[in-house]
Amino acid sequence: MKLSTQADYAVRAVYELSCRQPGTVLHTCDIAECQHIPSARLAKVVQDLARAGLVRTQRGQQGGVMLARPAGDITVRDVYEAVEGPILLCRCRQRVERCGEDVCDTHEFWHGVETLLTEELQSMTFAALAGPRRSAPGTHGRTQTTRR
Amino acid sequence: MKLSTQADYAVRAVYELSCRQPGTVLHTCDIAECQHIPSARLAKVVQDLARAGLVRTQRGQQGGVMLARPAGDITVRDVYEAVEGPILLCRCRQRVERCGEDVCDTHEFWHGVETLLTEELQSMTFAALAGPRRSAPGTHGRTQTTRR
DNA sequence: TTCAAACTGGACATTGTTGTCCTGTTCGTG
DNA sequence: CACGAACAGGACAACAATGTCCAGTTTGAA
Repeated sequence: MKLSTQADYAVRAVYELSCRQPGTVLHTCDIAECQHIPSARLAKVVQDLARAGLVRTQRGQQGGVMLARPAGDITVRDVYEAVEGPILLCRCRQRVERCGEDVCDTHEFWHGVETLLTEELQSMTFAALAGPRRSAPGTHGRTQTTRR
Repeated sequence: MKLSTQADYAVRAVYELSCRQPGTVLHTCDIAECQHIPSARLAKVVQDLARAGLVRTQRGQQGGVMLARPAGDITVRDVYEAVEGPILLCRCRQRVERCGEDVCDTHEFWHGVETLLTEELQSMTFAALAGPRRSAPGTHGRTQTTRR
C-alpha cells in the first residue's frame, strides 16, 4: 500500500512542469535536479508518461519535456495509472486466474477501498496541486507556445 | 499502492478466524488450506499478528491460533499495521531524513490520501467483514472458551 | 555538413519481497 | 518420561523493483 518510487517520481515530474508557465519545456535532468530524483530513472518514467500522451518529448538540441495538455486537464490518477497501470488492490484481480468460489470474501472490502482511492486521485488535478505556488513566469525553462 | 501479499494473507487469516465461533482455535496449516495460502509464509505472518497482540498462539499438541479479542474489536487497520507498520504513502516520511525546504509539495496531497485510507481501514471491523456469512458453529476447528 | 545536446533503450548490479526448507522449542498425550 | 504435533525462527533461492551505466538515435545550431 505504499507508493512505488516510480509513481512518486511521475507525479513530482508532472508537478514540476505544472508549476511553470503553460507550454514550458524542461530537460529531464532539470526536473530531476529540482525534485532530487536520479535522472536516469526519471528518463524511464518520462517515457511512460509520453506513451500515455500526458507529456510530449522532443529530442535533439533544444529538446525536452512539456505537458501535452493543460495542467487542469491532468489528474493524479492519469499520471499514476500511466506508470503503474490501473489501481488494483485485490491480488485476485491482478493475476490472470480468478479466485475460486467464495474464497475472496475480503475482496469486496478491498474493492471498495480501490474505488475510494481511484476517486480521490481522480478528483485532484495538477492545476489544483501546483496552483497555490506557481512560480513567477520565466524563472526557469523555456516557453514555447507553438511546438509541433 | 498495491496490497502486499503478507498484508493480504494477514487479513484473510484473521477473517478466517472471525468466521468461526468466538474462541475457536485453528492450526495455521488449516487456515492456509482454507485460504489457499502457502503455510510456511503464513506462519511468519501469524507471528507478526501474535506480536501485535491480535491473536494468541499455543504451541505443542492441540496448539493453534485464536483471536486475542472479539472480532468486533479488531479492525482491518489493526491487522494491516501489525504486519506492514503505519500506512505511509509519502516516501519522505518513510525514510529517516526529512525532505528539504519546499521540495515535497506533492506530499500534502499524499498525506491526505493516507488519512483517507487509514480511516477507511479503521472503520471496518472483522465482525462486520465476516458477519454476513459466519459459518455454522463447530463446522471446523475446536472451541475453547477458557485458555490461559 | 558536422557537432553536441538530449531523449531512447538495452544491460547489469543492488536491494527488498516472496516462497520454501529445515532445525529448534514447546507441550499435551500415552 | 518419551514421543509426536505444532509453533518459532533462521537460511536460502527465485523474482521483481530500483538505481546506474553505456551505446544509439534524433535534431537544432554553428
